[in-house]
Amino acid sequence: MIKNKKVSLADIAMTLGVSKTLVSMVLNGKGDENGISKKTQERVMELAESMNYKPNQFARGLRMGRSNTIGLIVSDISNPFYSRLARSVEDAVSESGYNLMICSSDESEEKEMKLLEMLINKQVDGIILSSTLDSTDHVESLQNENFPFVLIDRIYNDFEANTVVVDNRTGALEAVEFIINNGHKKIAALVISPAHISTQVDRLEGYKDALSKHSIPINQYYQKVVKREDIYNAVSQIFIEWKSDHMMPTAIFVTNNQLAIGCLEAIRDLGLSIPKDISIVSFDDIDLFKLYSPPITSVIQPINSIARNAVEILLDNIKIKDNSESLIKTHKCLQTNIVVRNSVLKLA
Amino acid sequence: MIKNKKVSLADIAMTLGVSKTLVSMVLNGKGDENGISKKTQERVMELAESMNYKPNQFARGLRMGRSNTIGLIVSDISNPFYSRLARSVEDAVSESGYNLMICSSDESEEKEMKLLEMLINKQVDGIILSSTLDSTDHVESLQNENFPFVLIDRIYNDFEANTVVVDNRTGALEAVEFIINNGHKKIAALVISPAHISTQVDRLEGYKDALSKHSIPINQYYQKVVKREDIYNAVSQIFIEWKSDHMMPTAIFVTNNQLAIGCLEAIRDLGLSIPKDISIVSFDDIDLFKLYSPPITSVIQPINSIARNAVEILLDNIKIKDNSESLIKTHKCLQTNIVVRNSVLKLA
DNA sequence: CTGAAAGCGCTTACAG
DNA sequence: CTGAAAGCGCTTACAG
Repeated sequence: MIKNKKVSLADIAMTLGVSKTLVSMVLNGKGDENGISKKTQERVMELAESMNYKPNQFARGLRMGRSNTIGLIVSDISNPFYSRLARSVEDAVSESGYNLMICSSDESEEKEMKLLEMLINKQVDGIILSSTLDSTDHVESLQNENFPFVLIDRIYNDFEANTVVVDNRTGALEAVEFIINNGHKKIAALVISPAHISTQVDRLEGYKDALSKHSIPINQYYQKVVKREDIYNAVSQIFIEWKSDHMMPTAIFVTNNQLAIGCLEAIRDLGLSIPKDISIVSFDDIDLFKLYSPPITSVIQPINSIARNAVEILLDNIKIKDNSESLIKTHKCLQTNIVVRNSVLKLA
Repeated sequence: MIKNKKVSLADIAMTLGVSKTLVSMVLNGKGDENGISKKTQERVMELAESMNYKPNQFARGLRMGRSNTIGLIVSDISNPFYSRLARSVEDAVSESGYNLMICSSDESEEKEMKLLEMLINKQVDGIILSSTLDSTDHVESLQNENFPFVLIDRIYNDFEANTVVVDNRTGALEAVEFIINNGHKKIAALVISPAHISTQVDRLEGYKDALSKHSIPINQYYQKVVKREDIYNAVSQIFIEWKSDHMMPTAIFVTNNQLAIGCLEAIRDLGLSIPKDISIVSFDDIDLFKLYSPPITSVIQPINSIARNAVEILLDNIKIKDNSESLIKTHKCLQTNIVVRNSVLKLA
């Protein structure tokens, strides 16, 4: 079934006594428009099939300047959010006959730049990017080159591009409002570094929105950035600080699943009980939250929808570029949902 | 930084007034061996740099018949075991200047065959495969074509190929022995479908080994295959059956992390308590186990080492093939470790 | 209805 | 020390 015999267009043309041109046309479905007789078309198709002909992708790519491959860059494919996202992207692109190249940037600006170069060098037809960069130089280059790409998950306020995101601010607002509606006033927010990333910024804004809306004073002391390299220890320190200051919040909002995991560990190890001693709600839903004791209330992102939208927009852009029309920009903002479980205490 | 200007060898040769041959040689580090003067070499290098020359991969691939890309097929990249494996593979191949194409087969034989064809068609230089297939036809084809590949995680007893696996049988034996040493006699084993997969077979063997070793009768009734499509319900049914038969085991051994998740849910929803009502140990360690109440004892696989070994063997094979020597076969079997937590009750 | 030819951008004998 | 030329396998004007 898997043959490697390298049969080429020329082989087919030769055996059939026709030209490569004809074979190429037929195999690319351009038989009719070029008026190749049905009979000839059939003969070509059949032989190609029986010889198990597979066009050489390099030759094709070289000639046509396209690879039928798209690139996806995320910070870490082993983060469950991104692995599920990648899976959805994989499914979506493959339905359209594209292949996918998945890369992890590790939140390293240098690595992301390298990856971007590599993908362009590999001549991918487009890129889906969840960027770790603060500056927009790299995406501006892409834009200038008229290279099709869409930004997902993380975007730039001051830069116009194709984007598919979730309404992080509203999602966060709803989450914190849920906490407030349970009677809490001392609510802390933990974000993960690098703090410039739009998801973190927006979720923190949403947190502040909620407090403002309910006339709760916003306190810097309750907003902490946690270094992603050492979440557990950083979070533990924060709790210890709060405790020794006698300023322990009654609830915390965490903006990312890894952060949540670190918090759950730290809270447990400090002998604190959820939600009795401290309430918690997290952004991103993972298996763990459903099964934790108590189950953790969280904000769930429509991962599949993010992926599908991004792919759709990207493929549209690729098509547009092929017709050498100029690229348009599409923005898609999806809503999150809050899954209420048992990690928030109802205060009197 | 990212230029798309498509500068070619010819451009460099032209501006420098030398031949493409020379430029190509220099850029491929063959300047010295072809006796190109240091001076010329420098001029070429500098210009290439300043023009930001990037060789066209299609042209290169077409000419040389290699892509510098390797393929990885796993059942599902969103399964944490595989996403971590993929991440390690990505790191390992990129250190050697290779790119990676990750694909999910979804345990579908048809899909896996398509993926394999696709990767070969894309002319990847080698494949790392965790196969879902029962038959070995597909890997035999690869072998016959002298196509470099290595089987990981899942292998075939009756088929000789490069393999990197974990000692599933011993890992399972140790896990079950741990249960036995805590005084249990009624121990069940749950495996996931498709049950023909070597990991499942071997882990079940290990389970039986442990029972035999301790002279505990092996009972078919305590060995169940769970359909992966509907784990939660299937597991619930099994527990209900055991209960109504008054045959509830005191401990279960589950052979996969997804299965474990389903079990934890089912056990919780049936109002059973771990480890008081039932003890459990799982194969594969995931974040959840560490944080669950109680923390779940599990068998941990050396994921990074699996990845690194597989990549090393694969790249060796690719090199060997390039020198048109015949491929050798390497087998690597890594040991697992058991992480003891609190999910097994000490019986009197 | 069909074919000869050019050309995509490389690398590699071969020749001097 | 260096270059002209062939060829990898395709697609696409162009010609008839």
